Amino acid sequence: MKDGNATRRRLLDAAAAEFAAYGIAGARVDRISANAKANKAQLYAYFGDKDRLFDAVFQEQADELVNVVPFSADDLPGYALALYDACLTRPNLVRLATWARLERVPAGALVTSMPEQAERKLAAISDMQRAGRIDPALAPEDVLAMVSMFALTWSPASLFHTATQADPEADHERRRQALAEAVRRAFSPPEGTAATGRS
Amino acid sequence: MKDGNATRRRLLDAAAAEFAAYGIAGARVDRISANAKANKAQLYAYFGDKDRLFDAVFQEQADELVNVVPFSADDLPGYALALYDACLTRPNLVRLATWARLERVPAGALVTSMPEQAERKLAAISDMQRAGRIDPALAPEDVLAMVSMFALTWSPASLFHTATQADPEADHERRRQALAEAVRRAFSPPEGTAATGRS
DNA sequence: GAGTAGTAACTAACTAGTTTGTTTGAGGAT
DNA sequence: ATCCTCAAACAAACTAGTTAGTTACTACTC
Repeated sequence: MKDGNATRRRLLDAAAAEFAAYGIAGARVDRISANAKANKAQLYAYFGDKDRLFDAVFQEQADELVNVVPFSADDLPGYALALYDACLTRPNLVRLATWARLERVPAGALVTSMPEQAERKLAAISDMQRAGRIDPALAPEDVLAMVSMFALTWSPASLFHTATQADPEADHERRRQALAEAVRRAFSPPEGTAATGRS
Repeated sequence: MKDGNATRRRLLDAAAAEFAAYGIAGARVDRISANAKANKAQLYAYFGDKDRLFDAVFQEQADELVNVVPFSADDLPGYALALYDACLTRPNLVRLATWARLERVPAGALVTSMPEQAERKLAAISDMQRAGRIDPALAPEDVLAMVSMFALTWSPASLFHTATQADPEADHERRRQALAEAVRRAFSPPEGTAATGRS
């Protein structure tokens, strides 16, 4: 039997690249099918229409986005650094998410399809707060959002400066150091606060 | 004489709203001229084409974006708070900048049209570093980018959670407090570092 | 009456989505 | 091996609606 999944796969990959580059409104169905070396009719058979194709792409990539960098509440600076590097190697992931934000989800939480992962991360932050490693005055959800956003300071979604792999390594090093240090300080418990161990 | 400038003004305003909502590719010239209660031919007479219209809008709004919140290097938390509030009252400013990033400037600095303002801010940060109020280990440009990005954690460009004015005031208060505290800690000089006054 | 503002119809190209007819290759039966 | 079937794949033409950009014409103001 011909491998229908392979065609589907090529279409999804081509669509991911196209949507990342041009967004939903800017993406061209003909370009997608051409780049996938597949037929437009096939695209429509598999995915219904352009919007549902974007949904399929985004759902898959959201998985990717949430999981490329393993979350470690006990090492927020390390997490931020890993995110910085991920933005360099996988810029399209960030671009795709940004298009989704602008064109689909103007307010509220962007990804709601993986509540268990989110819960896990928040719980991990809570744990670290109880262990005296993260400032307990901050809401776990805010910590997560702020750390992540911090790491995106030089991402393709940045409104200031987007870093690329072509940048001098010295720039990357400077940013990584600044990022790690700032994250470490921002979320540590205030000086003089003793860890309570367990209550 | 009929007031051509008024028409130009209405076109710019309608275009700003349209581009903020739909981006460049998604914006519709007909909608813009209709909402401006002006004619499409006028739009083309004034601005040439869709892309140059976007340029005109963005240049004007970039001014706005850079100046809505006065920068205060001696009160970075206050600056961040003001940015948070500005995102709530002027979400379109952020959306417009994000579209520009995605559709126009995929890498590097997003706004380069106001070098003197940028210089001023960086110099102010430098001053505060010399005065021992901001960690001198950080590059001024990184401080500026990180603080600003921090404040955009809940903006319309956030990949996590976009806040709106409709959110409960308690949420806003919680975020403002977290933001101010985190910014204060992140950029303060390390404990035990004495201000050198002037060298 | 001259120049500017405004209008509406128009064009030429593009785009999402569909249809038609054809080809390819795997697997089962003989 | 050979034939048959069937679903996946393909190319290309087609539809119907949309869109950026243009033009020819009218109305207003000085």
